Amino acid sequence: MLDIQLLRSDLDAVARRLADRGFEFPVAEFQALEAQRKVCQTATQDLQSRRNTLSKQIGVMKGKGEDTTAVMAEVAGLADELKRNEVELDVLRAKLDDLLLGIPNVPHASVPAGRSADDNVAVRSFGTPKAFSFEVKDHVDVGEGLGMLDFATAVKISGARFSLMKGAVARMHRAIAQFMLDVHTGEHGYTEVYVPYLVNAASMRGTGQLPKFEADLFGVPRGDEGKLYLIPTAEVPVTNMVRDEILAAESLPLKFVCHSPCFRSEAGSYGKDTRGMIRQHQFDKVELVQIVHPEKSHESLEALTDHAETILKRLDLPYRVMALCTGDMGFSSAKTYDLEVWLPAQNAYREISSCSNFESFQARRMQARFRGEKGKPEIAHTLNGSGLAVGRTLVAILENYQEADGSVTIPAALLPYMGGLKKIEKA
RNA sequence: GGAGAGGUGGCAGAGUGGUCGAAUGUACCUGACUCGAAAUCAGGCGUGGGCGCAAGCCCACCGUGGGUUCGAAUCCCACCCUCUCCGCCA
Repeated sequence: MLDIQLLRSDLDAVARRLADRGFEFPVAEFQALEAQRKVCQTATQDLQSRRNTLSKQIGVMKGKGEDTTAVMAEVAGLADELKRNEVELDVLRAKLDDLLLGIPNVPHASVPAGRSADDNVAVRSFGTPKAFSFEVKDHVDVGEGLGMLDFATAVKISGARFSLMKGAVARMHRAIAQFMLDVHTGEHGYTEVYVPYLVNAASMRGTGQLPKFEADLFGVPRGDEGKLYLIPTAEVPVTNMVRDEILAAESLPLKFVCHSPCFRSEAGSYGKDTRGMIRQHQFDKVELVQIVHPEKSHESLEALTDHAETILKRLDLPYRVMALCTGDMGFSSAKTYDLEVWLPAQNAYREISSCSNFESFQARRMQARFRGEKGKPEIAHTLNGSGLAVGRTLVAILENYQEADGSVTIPAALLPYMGGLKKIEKA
């Protein structure tokens, strides 16, 4: 959510910057609502003030045993108008709120302008795609060839967009997550957290999934109230840890790492990546989350991105870093780097991590604050990034480490987690 | 799932219809005393919002949402949450 003070004082500039990301700010609608709100709120508060004064007066008079019928009649005369104003104000506030919650974040000045993914800018890259002396198979053929990836059975159990792993591949999937957690907790200073996978609507609103993207979520009904949602990323529960909190300035930055499954309903709707485990309704991810002082958030984004990159480097997987352009960034983000890993079977780089600085956008929605130098609560900044998507990391390893005989060499960094196994071969 | 108790400021804890946004204690901040500290004394100390150049004035908030009333922390209804006991369960 944007700062409404900023919208009041500098609407044109905000609208211009949002236009860069392809969002048309409903300027006239906002100004009309805001003008009505101002009149209505002032009138309502005046009436409330008058009622309060008279009611207090009644109390005092009754204490003295005086006759209060005249004053009571006067205040009773306010009731209708007051009620009407209060109702109208509620309606106006709800409309303004809806409008505000639907407005995306303003891109940071350093974000390249552009309309689509084609305009994203490659910032740097690591490693060079390996030359294979045989025809490379994609991860589906590799995994099924080993007898350790079984999509047919997953379809039987659940449907499309789910996967089933067995044996050494399932173990490597677990090893990948363990490895990532160990690096981030041991070397990058993150605190490991375990969180609920079902969250309430307030949490989804806090990080920006609701109200606009309900269709992308799996909802779990629970009687008439309190519907819960399966998390689409650990970002939601982890960031919401600080919702409605006022943190001590000294406690910042907070750095959390969380391994969790992620559930996305949108993943089935595109008709692309229908093969394999690139795009699934359920996948595992190790997520990095930081809550930081506003002045530090952009340097924190660089650090967080580097933390995610470290994993790819250790696994010796070629990748590149893309600065997303204004038109390709997510709703809540002020600046995003995507990490793209090399997939030889696709002969392309594919997203494996997305690292974003949300600045105050999420924190304002969820009232995540810290007590600043002046002693007043200030809105914190939030960031997160995949460090990394576990399923896609597995895909990248199966493809990049495949051998001519159909086996897969285990990356050196994962060997301590594989119980002595050095190579995955058909059972 | 059943029975009972309870949700008030950072914490503890009063308040059961009227100058209550809330006593008191404690923690914290400032000042005085002190060589310094402790103790003591004085003052300050919630959050969100509106109007205003400002000083400041005003509104809302006592788990959440409704209701009764001129007036609600206080009365009524629903819900949520916490604790204790029983059952069940990993």
